[in-house]
Amino acid sequence: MNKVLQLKTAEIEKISHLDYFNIAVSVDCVIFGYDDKELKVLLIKSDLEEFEGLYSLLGDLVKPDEDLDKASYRILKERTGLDDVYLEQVHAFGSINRHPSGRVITIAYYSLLDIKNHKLQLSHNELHWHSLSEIKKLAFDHKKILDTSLRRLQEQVMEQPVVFNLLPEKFSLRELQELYESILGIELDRRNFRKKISVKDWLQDINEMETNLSHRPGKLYSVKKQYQRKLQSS
Amino acid sequence: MNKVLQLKTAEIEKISHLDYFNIAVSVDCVIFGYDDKELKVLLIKSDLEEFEGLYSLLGDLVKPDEDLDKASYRILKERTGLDDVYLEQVHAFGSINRHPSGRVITIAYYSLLDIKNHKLQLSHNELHWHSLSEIKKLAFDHKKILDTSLRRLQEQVMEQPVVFNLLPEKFSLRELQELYESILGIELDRRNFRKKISVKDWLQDINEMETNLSHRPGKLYSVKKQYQRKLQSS
DNA sequence: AAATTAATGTGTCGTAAGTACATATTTACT
DNA sequence: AGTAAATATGTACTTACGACACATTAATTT
Repeated sequence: MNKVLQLKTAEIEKISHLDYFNIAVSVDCVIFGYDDKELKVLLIKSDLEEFEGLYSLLGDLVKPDEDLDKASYRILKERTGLDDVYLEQVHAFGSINRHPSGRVITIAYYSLLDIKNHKLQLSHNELHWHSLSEIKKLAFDHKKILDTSLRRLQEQVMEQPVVFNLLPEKFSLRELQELYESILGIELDRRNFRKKISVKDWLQDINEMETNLSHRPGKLYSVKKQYQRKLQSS
Repeated sequence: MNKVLQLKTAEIEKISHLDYFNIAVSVDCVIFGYDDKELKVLLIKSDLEEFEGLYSLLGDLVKPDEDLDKASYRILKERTGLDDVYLEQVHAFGSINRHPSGRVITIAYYSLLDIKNHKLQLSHNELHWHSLSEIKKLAFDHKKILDTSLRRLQEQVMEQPVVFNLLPEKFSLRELQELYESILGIELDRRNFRKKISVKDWLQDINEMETNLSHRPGKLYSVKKQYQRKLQSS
């Protein structure tokens, strides 16, 4: 049954337009952002008739001469202009009828970025940030992809220093805690949270304070250099 | 950039044999087995010239009308005759040059099965079980796939009741511990291991003892029904 | 039948991590 | 000067983890 895989390039050419190559491969990016104390995701309005009025994740077909991981970076770059962004593969989705126009298998990646910091030109793009809590239905199987990606993010958040990609360079412990709370969907005890973060030793005290607050300002921190922009290995 | 994805079926037909469909999709199964106190993996001799003398994982191209998950079951079925087997998706591998004959993106699954129990007809198939410790090099990027899958298995083993698929229906705690030790590659303390397993509450005491031993026999257990053959959700 | 062999089965103590919880302190604002 | 609203911090309790030793059981040998 491994036959086809074992053909030489010349032979591959002959069959390449037959059955086995009637599958397209796409990459879909679940781009998480954080703003206004809410976790958001970047969506685009679907212009397929089948999904009229629905939003979808940012995706595109993988080009024949393009690594999977490169494809996800390209999509992010094309959509947001950013190329220094955390990206991680989540899962491959390959149900037969997941795409109405034909057989398309998609590899989902998730990505984290600081909405405030990276001012994207979203307006003329039909691209918008949507609060996770408000998303009920998406085009294709994108709701399932989103759910799977969020679950993955939740699993990683206490183990790996990834969430800092969602925050500005300098942040207070309160901001960090609020971020954790919106990702996990639960409230956390302030003292215990600080203890837990402090043993991880991810943060650098930069000797600065919050400003422009109408109450006591907190200290500002940033991630230690070694944990910045941790990209995937794949 | 989403253009192609948004075409209707008729239009897809027109371009389907052009650029975007020159990617094939395969599934590779990392089939773990356990025998003789060693973790093994089922491999087949590669018959590509490029990989002469090397072994590879069991894989095949995904058919256009076949779900990804179904494809992995089919491969397992075709190769081993088994269809009631634990399978879980691990990762998609998609470097440009990972396959010498053309562009093939592969989705890796891992699978667990009890070697002794399922007597496969391996001989006339060029299929063989290989001890993990002896595998240095495999065809394609299959060593990387194997390593990634093993790491995933190691991560899951203490969290999820999966390893029982590697054991016969009835097993002793010693056997279970030896299995954990070969998966994790470390020695475990007997008393602490038993405590840990006992709080998980995965096991059913079946009131039987080991037999045919030249020393004190241990109690036999089996997995509770609710944890048997936990298949993936996708 | 007694002794030997080779394993099973079990509990405690010390340490580390997790959880619940309250008070003094700092800044801006009035 | 007083008030408001947040920050910063420590302790006592409980739960999980790791190291570690001895009595028991069944089969085999003498």
